[in-house]
Amino acid sequence: MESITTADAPAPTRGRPREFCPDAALSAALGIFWAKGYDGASMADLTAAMGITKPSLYAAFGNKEQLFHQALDRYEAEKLAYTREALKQPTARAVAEHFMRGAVAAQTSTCDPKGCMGVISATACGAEGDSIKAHIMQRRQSSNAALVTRFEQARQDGDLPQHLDPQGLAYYLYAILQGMAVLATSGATRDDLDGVVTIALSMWPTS
Amino acid sequence: MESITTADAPAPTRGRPREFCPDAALSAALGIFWAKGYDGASMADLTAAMGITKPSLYAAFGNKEQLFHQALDRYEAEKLAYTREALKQPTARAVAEHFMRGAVAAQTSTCDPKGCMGVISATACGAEGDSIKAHIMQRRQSSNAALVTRFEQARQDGDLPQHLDPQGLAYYLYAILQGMAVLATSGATRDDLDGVVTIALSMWPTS
DNA sequence: AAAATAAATTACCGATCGGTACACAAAGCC
DNA sequence: GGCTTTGTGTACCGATCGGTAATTTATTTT
Repeated sequence: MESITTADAPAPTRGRPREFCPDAALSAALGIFWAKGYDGASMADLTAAMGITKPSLYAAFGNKEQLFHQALDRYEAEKLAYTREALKQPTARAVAEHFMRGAVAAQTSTCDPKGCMGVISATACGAEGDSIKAHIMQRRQSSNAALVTRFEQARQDGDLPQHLDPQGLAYYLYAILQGMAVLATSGATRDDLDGVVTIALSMWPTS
Repeated sequence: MESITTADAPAPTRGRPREFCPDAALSAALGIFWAKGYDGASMADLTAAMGITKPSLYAAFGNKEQLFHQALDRYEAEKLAYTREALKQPTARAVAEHFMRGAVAAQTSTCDPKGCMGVISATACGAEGDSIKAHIMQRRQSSNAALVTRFEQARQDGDLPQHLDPQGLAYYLYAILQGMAVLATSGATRDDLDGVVTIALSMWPTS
């Protein structure tokens, strides 16, 4: 089984060289999947945005589903970088604020599709979507686990009330993040979401 | 232009009578759209669940898009009845609690698809989805406006802090509701969402 | 120069999509 | 009994879906 990922290929400079940049093509595919979801993105949409033909796409990325997973990996690596930064913040409140501010910025950026690709893809995948849902749920769970761990530490630090359930708080924060993503997808402005963040922070529990 | 809705037809008892119950068929269609979204629901899925053939469907409901709008109307009338009840609660806190408890019950019911049909449909509609998005956004805005009005009255009642922005609070509550819907769609249990509600209520502002 | 390798292009595959033409069946009106 | 009206079933429409076979083009290796 050949590996197909974009970041291998030591330098097999034999045969005709490809005429497109796989990195740029993958970014273009990410934009389509992000905007339209897995099912909503047709091969015609993808090839048009990537500037390549179908056989080139299949040779470089496997098939539509594998291309999607690679695009999702890139999305998480690039567009969700703020979540890893957020976990390093000194207080639970700062963690939550970094999460929410980062989410608002990512979801309402003027040079990217609105909303969260994970939310769009998890809610909008049909028959073969099991593999995609599994991917997103796994990603969500690992991210959630990290957040729970961070809140548990915060409680030990006296940074959160003892009676507060870290798991519940993590779910609560996640609900706000995903909810803002839904609102962003259906037309909410950046100011609207900033208002949500302000309110949520004003209610954030004090130690 | 003939009206096609299910609730007209005074009694045109001429011609062959139809052999299916439009109400039951519409409920079956609602179940499919709710579970799979607009694009994800194929005509084959719909006719199989409704127990009728395509020509019968087109004669009774117009086309796929019109069928969807009728299903969405029924969804709002039946499954979102708790929202109208919630607005009548005596305090802002009770309003929010009723909203959230009702949403959790509706989104994790064992005899209905998981999640919120509005969220699933708004995030998962492709090309012709503009009409659908418009329908959902309009519904959301009117519902949001009612909630803002209710919170403004609550603030006048001394039921909410004066400094709190009713519009922001409404968006905040909406974000939690839609976020829980996303979580429910991708596997969260009823207990998980109850935890979110508990936390959110524990933070709810006191006058 | 010839062979080998790999990408690009074109044209096509079967399956499924939403939607419909057409013939037939069941009822009321005359 | 027709005749009209309306719903049902079958079989089909063009378009699009994801995916591929076959050929040509470009480059490295011998």
